[in-house]
Amino acid sequence: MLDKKYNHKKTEENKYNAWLNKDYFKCDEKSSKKPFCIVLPPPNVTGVLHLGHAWNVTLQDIIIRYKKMEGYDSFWLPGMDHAAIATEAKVVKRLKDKGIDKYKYGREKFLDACWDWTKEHGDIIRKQWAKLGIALDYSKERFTLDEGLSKAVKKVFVDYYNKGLIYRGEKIINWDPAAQTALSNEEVIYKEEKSAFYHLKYKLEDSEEYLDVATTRPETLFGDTAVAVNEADYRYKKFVGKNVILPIMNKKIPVITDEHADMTKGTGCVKITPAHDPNDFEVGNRHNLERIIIMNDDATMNNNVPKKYQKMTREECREEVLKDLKKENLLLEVEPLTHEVGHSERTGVMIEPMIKKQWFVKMRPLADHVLETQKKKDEKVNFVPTRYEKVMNHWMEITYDWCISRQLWWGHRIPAWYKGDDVYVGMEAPKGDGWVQDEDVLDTWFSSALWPFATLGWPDNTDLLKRYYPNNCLVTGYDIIPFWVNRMTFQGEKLLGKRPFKDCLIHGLIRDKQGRKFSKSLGNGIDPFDMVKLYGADALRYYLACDVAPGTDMRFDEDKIKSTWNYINKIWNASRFVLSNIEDLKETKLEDLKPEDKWILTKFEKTLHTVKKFMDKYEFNNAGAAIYDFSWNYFCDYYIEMAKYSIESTSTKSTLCYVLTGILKMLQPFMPYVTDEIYNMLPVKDAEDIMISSYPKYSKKYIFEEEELAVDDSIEFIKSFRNIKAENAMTKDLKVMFDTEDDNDLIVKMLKLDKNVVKKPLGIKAYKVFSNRVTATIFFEKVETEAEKLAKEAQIKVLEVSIERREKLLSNENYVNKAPAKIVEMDRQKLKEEKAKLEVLKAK
RNA sequence: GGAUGCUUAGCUCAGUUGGUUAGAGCACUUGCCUUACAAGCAAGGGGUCAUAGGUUCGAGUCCUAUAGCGUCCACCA
Repeated sequence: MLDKKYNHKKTEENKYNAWLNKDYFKCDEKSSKKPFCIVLPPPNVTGVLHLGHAWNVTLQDIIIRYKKMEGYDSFWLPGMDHAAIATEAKVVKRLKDKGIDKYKYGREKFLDACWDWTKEHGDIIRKQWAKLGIALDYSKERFTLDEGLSKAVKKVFVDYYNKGLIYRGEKIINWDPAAQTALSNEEVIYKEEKSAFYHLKYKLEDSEEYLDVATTRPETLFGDTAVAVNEADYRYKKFVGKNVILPIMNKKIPVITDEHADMTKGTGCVKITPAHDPNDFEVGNRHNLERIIIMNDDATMNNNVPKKYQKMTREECREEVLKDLKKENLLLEVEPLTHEVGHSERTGVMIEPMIKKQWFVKMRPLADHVLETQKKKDEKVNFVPTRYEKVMNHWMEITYDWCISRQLWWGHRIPAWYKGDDVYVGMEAPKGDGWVQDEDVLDTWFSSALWPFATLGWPDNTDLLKRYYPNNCLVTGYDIIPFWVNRMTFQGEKLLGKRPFKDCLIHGLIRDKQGRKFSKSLGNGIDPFDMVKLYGADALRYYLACDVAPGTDMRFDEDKIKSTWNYINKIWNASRFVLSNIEDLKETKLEDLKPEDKWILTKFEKTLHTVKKFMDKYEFNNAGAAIYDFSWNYFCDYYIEMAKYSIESTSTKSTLCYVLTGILKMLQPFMPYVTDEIYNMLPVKDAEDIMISSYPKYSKKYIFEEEELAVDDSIEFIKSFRNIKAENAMTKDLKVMFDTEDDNDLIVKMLKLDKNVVKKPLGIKAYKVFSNRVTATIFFEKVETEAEKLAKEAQIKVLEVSIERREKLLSNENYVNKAPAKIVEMDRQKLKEEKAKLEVLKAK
């Protein structure tokens, strides 16, 4: 006998290992089943899994488990990401806490420390996956820095280099002075900052006149090599071609015209610092201006600035420069300003645009290819919801060359060797002496962009690759579409000629109940594994999968997990009832089924149909709601109650077992633990365990329209009856008279009526109860109160309004002619019913 | 500046191609220890679907405008 109360700890204990031991999660590469493959977005080995991960993997697990039951060879490939910069930052900090400096430690030992870190966190993450019960094929687990991925990365780099799709160039890039590495545009996040527009006085050479140059970064003036105005700007026409004196430096720089200078912005004159501003860099290129780098790699001022400013930080230098300008009366105005300033996604420090020699991927041809493919119905990546397609397309339209080199140690080392001015790019080091390998590694996203195929063996044409590429589905949050989805797409399409995955299911972010992002500083973080402890993985999973529609953000609400636990407890207890009554289950013929059996079977089939439709569209919220509604409101609240009156009947037992099995199977992808537990107690099973059993198949054989209507009607009657009883606070000694020809067994039983006492007793008042098919009169000894009278009048009023509305509608020729016949007929029917009800109400 | 999404019950959210009187969970009210479940059962209350127009026989759903909130991208001397 099952416990009276569901115990998630007991149920979830030991199951995962049992599944693993039975190899349930392994793909079946040799089978004739249709493959269905998902590669897991590899979590960073930087830390532990959070709620967002739990949500992400739950969605995937539901798909994998559903497809497996549907007869597919489900394959879910796990793995982790070395997360170059993020992990390196963690390891640097760990060493620093031990008093060890990365550079003194040396590359080799540092990498060992990174591998130690990876192993540690990898183990934690695997334990967390296990707690969530997800069906990962660990025999195929990969790492973005393993041997196979390294080979793939090198191959791409070498091939692209040879095709001119990868090049090395000196460009202005986003420099992270804390991590001391270059970053891609995607790794820069803009934050609003309170700052000021400083108006500086750039005096004209040999003149009392001056230009008012507005800047937000006065400390970069040491790198100025020109002042630009717009060609059309009449205000400054006379200054063009002349020189101004750069403050503090007392150096002559030219006044030039350039399209970059916007007459409507600031004063219309802009100082040009080619080495420290992306726009100025372009201006510098157009005018052949000198590039003066004024900062060291840690963003302190270097030897190109006057001695007193050297070694100051950018911030200190700004203060000092302003002070000095003020002294010399060169600071005209300080205009407060709030603007967006770029910061490093990882270290949080302000980005310094710097000129550096870096490696780039030439994006235009790759992106154009994707834009072409996205126009083809059978070749495109299908986003769910479809609106996210625009996010990718837009990125493909505007993206520019991807800076892929990082001045880090943890990552794929760039396969380029230098000897003097010679460059060699290849899979292996070149022969001969004197070649030195590039010190840098690649952006972590360079390797993860190859994830959907490199994990399957690419560049080798393996059986695994042939069978599982393109992947069927990818599940990820909208926040990493630019970083990852887009890059997998252009790489997959370029390197393999096919989209990396057919569908791309996008989910949102999880926020706290107030709608704020989870963050350390707010201290509003939720550990998903605390939720697992409290309510079980099944409850957490169902909640995460069913709370919101695809693609939207979720506000975390523990109460909802609690209520999911209640639902599981409900299923548990319903199962308890069923299991304790079906020990002597016998086969039942279709013709032996009672109306209520046919009714619940019909409801079940219709639910199944709906659920499958939603599952196929990845609308788990709708699928979950449909199962919930059916299992609780139809199966538990009505069928089980009805079954109690015929529990010895063979058809009741069979139906109970059949429907419960169906519910468990529909729930299995959401709640693998509890469904497994109950399934294994069933007297009849079609498989050893529920996760390898087959999904119920929709069958018209079990659709009984007439019985469905009849029992629905009886339920309506029962509800009205109970309503009147409750409203009138009626208790026992209630006498009921049916005005109907046929005795309705179900109603008599469910309402616990005495069929034999139908004679009118001493009652003073009579109430009519009705459904469409049954009318009865309740007699009871109680005077109608004023409130009750009003309630009845209100009810009559509602009916009258509705009847009037419908009559008007039906007399509208436009409506009758244009609306579908089915709808019109429904209105006619409804009108008839309402009129009958009104008559009954008025008569009593 | 460009794009995109949201606004539905006290709270968190559903609402398919327009089609019965707009739903769920939680919360609330009333009555129940009915032998699966009191973390439950039964019966209720609660919404002019952000605002203003428009299309239509019919609009939460389609169109236009407005307001508020959010996100992404770009730019920001």
